[in-house]
Amino acid sequence: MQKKYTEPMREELSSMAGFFKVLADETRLKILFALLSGNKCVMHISERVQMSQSAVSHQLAILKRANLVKVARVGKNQVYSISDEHVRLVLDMAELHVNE
Amino acid sequence: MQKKYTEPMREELSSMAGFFKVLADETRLKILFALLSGNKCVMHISERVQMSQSAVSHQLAILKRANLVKVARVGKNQVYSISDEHVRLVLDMAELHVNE
DNA sequence: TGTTCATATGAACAATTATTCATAAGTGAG
DNA sequence: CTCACTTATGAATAATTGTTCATATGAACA
Repeated sequence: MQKKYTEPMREELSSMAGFFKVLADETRLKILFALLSGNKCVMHISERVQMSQSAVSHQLAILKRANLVKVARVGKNQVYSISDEHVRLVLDMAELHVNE
Repeated sequence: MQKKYTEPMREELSSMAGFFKVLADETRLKILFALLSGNKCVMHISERVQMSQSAVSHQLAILKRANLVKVARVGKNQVYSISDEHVRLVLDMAELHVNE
């Protein structure tokens, strides 16, 4: 039972490339892994990944636009979290791949 | 039974980002989908994805370095093919993701 | 060997993008 | 309202990268 591979439409290809682009950055991966071990505010993430608050905020905006993370305000803080289980799957798979 | 998420080492993170970087380009995705429907030589791929021979060759080199495709000479032609089933899985997953 | 076909490669250019710096915006406490 | 704290944002810069053009490499065959 062989799956038939129909070519994705141009727009779908563009979305797929965009999806991978978001994951193709070390800082964003670090942020995602940090969030996999629990929800965190920006400052907390910033310390964890050892990057400036501004850099982290910029990257969080990108992750949010891509629906990989979501955010909720708690008091003064914006608490970020992984948006769904899908993200875990993709990262697991990539981790497997790079370890042969 | 919750999986524990240990943070990947710096080198592993770099590999993961690299892996996603390779997939983060429309031309390379087109090439991969073209190859999913059968092995092809460079010229053939070039027609299929509507890009110059040179551009395709450059991108094939990148895909090969990343072990996403492999190549075998057949007469005058270099015939490229998807290197393993893993690639299909990743593309399937990304396609699912972008279609919500 | 010389010619042709198929592919690879190097340099150059344009476009994209991650980080930094400075500063704005929003919230809660007093 | 004002201050302190947290986060977001815009501009600028540096670095990365995809394509094109020109050319090199390499195989097959007369």
